[in-house]
Amino acid sequence: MRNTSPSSPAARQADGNDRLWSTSVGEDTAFLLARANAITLAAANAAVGGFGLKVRSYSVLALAVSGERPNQRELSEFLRLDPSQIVALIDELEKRGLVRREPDVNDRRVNVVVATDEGREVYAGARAATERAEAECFSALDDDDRDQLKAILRTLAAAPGASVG
Amino acid sequence: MRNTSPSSPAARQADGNDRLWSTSVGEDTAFLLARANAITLAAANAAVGGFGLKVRSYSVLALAVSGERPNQRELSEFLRLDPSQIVALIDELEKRGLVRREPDVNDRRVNVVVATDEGREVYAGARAATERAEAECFSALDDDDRDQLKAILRTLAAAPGASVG
DNA sequence: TATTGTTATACTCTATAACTATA
DNA sequence: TATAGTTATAGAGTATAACAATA
Repeated sequence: MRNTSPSSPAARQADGNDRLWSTSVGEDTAFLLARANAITLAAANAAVGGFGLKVRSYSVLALAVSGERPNQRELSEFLRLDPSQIVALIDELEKRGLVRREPDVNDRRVNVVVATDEGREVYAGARAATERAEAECFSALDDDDRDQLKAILRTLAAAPGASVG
Repeated sequence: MRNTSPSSPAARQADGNDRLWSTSVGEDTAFLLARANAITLAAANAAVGGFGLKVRSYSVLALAVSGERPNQRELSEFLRLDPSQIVALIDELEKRGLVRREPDVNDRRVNVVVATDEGREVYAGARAATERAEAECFSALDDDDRDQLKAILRTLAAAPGASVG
């Protein structure tokens, strides 16, 4: 069934450093999480790079495309990025004509971020690319493991914390 | 038993953005991984910060303490950091007297990194702090889930990829 | 000719505070 | 007085290339 062994051979042979994998660092869940994240992040950045995006700008675009009409404050909280960073990301996307700021009708301080037609097109391509990249990253896992991972991460991700990047 | 539902209520209530959690971004495993990583990384940095360390310098110290006598090239590969960054990390630890560079007897190009007595002491304290922090980060998970997560991450972390940190 | 460690540098990312306009 | 968005800036982190010593 599922691999519950914490030291399956495959897990120690990414590089020639089996010796170091046997240390306390190699047993540390936070270290493994960081490493897995670095790998998937690099793959995702490479995937959306072909569309002139990075993971962060892609995330903003995806939320703009969603139709939920998020404002900048909501984007900041959801992506755990400082409001000033959200400004820069939207500036860039807006300059490329992928999203638009729309003033909120009820509160003139608020900007709602929506996708343009071109933004939707670019997003569709980028989304397909990230899905291919993700499928590759997670190809070592069976469907059951992927569902498990997602469920566990959802629990963890719900905690208060820091930025995504 | 285990929570396999991908949209348990708890997972959507870290902030007030339930609306955005329902989008494709909120369903993306890589996004959840990044978020979980950001949270544990921030907690770990806070934990070792009291010892004048960051996660990266802590990792180098831990490997120096291990007794495996890693050289700089091995540290670079294992931590997936550029050799020049390893230099800076070791410089800092060496200046504080926590580690020592020892020339390899067989190859005079090579430096092996070993911990000093003080390095071992600092490490012991920092390790205890990170373990407390990790326990807190993962407190939402039962033992079974933690083992599962570790096993799955080990499989993922074995893939070729990018940096940690 | 290749490898280890080092230096230098430019670039990106991140964190912070101050400012404006609205409420 | 508080909030949404913006600007500016300094610091940390990252990536790259060139270099000396050694193999």
